[in-house]
Amino acid sequence: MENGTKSARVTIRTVAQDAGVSVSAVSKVLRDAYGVSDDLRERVNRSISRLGYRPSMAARSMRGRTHTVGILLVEMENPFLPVVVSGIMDQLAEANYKSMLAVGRADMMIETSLIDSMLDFRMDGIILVAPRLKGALLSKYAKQIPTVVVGHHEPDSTDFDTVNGNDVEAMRQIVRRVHRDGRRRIEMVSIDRSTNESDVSYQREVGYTAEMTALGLVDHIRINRLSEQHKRDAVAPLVARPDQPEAYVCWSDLHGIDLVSQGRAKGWRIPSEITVVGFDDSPAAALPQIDLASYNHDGARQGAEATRLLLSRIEGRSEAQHVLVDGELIERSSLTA
Amino acid sequence: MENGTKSARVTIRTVAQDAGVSVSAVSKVLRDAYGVSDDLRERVNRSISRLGYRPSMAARSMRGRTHTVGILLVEMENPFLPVVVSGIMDQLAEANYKSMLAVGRADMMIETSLIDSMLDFRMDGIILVAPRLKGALLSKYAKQIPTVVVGHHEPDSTDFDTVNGNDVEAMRQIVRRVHRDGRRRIEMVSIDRSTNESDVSYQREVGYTAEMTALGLVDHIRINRLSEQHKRDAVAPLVARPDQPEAYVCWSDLHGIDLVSQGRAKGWRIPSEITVVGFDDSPAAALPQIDLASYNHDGARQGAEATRLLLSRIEGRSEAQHVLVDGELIERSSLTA
DNA sequence: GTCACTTCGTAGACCGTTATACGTAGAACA
DNA sequence: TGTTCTACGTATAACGGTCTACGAAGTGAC
Repeated sequence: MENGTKSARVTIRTVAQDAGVSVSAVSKVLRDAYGVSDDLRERVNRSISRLGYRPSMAARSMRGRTHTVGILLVEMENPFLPVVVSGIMDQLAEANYKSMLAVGRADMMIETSLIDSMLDFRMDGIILVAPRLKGALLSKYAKQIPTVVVGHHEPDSTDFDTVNGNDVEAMRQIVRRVHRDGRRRIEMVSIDRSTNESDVSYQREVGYTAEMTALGLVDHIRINRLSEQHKRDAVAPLVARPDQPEAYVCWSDLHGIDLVSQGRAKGWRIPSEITVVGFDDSPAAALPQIDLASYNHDGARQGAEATRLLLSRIEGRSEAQHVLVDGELIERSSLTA
Repeated sequence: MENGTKSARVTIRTVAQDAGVSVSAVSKVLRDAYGVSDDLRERVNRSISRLGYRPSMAARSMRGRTHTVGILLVEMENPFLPVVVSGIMDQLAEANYKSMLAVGRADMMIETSLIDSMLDFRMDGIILVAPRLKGALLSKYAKQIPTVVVGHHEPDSTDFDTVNGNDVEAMRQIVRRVHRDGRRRIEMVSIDRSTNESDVSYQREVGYTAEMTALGLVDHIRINRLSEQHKRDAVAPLVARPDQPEAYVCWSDLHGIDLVSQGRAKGWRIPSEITVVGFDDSPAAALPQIDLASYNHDGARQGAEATRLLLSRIEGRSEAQHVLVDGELIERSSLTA
């Protein structure tokens, strides 16, 4: 506006001119590369702050690093995810990295296109949280960009790292705890998608079955797989059943909360006749009227671990690592009188 | 690795060579610019899909558009936000645009750095959802990049567009509805941050005060501004009060839910003695045990409107527009017996 | 058959960085 | 004094696209 020269944008050239040095000199200072005198460095830095210069990511990413990592979330509704994200962001901030988020809306096509998009933007690495994509496809991407996957079990993958809660052990612990109160007819509430081995719900089913078996309750094993659609009504068939078990252990608070909520409304005596345990310890589970016991998986910790792994991978590590994070069962009145 | 030629990456040049045309021709096809024959277009497209070519955003963003817009969310915990985001994403998908999300964690420094980051990545435009930043700073950014702000009232801004619920009118409607049941001692629950005129909570306070005044209830006006920190306990002082009003109208479900929840636990007779109304119609409000009447602000619609505005701004519009989206009061048992 | 006007395709500058290769001056060494 | 190092800066070719000119070919009017 005020000057008749070329453009308004402050580029590396503007800085060079202002400091009376070459463009390469400025670039060297920016990257603190070899061969810069203290005098020159200071002169350039002064110009940079005077002009308020910021290097363009676009130009930069055509050659070097963006210092930004992409985070792909399966969806936004699950309250577990914000916790993971803040764990990631805290850790990234420490390493002076930025993040760029994308939401896959539980759709494989969308996920694919978003990962492509992150490749296009030359992210330095990506963290995929509970992706719907299968292992083969994930491997394909992982070969192109440092990748860490959270909430998705793939312990044999050699191309990317994984971070998960210890789902099998957690569910065994829950079943054991419920059984300690003398309950035997313990049923699980899962989801129809859980035929997929990588899914956390599948792993939780494994834990349930294993512990029921260990306790000699094989005959009572029953897994109710609810539809993922129309979430609020999904538990209706369970609530309507004439015969009820002594306990429901749920793969997620998403169903657990609806179950205690609608169950109580229908007159269930919780916990004296039926106990219910959820998974994820979401905020709504803690409401006095809900008060659903739930397994806290330490999402923040999972996010932090994932970030740690990703950064080390960006620095060159290539052997895959698979981390399981422990959590704890939060007891509430849906379980304890 | 396996070929001795230059690089592995498929670039626009590879495509051009494969299709036997010039680089510019390919570029034209990509941008579907003027002056391309059907024959040429098809030839190029065939090469593109055969080679699996994807244009590099980095290179692209140095001159043209990225076809990506940045979305800045104030935080991730508020359940109103996912709704807005999906409204935005639906609309963007239609226009063949992508989005990149960032979470400001309710911190002005972080917001600033994230917006800078979006500028660095050459987003075509940005949508700021309930930003903490003040008008002057927003204007500064809006001069550099097409900007639409959601959930932040700044009706006089000439630099950016705004989309909001009709907060004043909504709250007047709520107060009117509560008063229709004969209640006079109607108090508002707001937040300590609401001294800021742009904040939705401030606008809701304005609506409350206006309607109370119009109804001749000036003497009963009382606004309880709770701390934003320690959310769950924030309502404790209200719950503990010996004297209770006949109704609480809340700036948000965040406090409304805790209020009915803890109030009921303490023995409040809702709605016979006290009625409570929330704002945002979040999922937890619909739980049977909560059943909090709440104002649904149509977040998806707000997101869609914001996107519409942003796209038209990207296309060159420069006069600011300020949209108010209407909603409706969802009656539930915290209000209606 | 000439002229003006479209339509199609191409050359090549340009965007803002990084990184390699090179030039130069002064110091150290013989 | 000449030679070899070393330290510091600079010139310049990438990077992978976009976009403005511009030239060539085709079309229709007179």
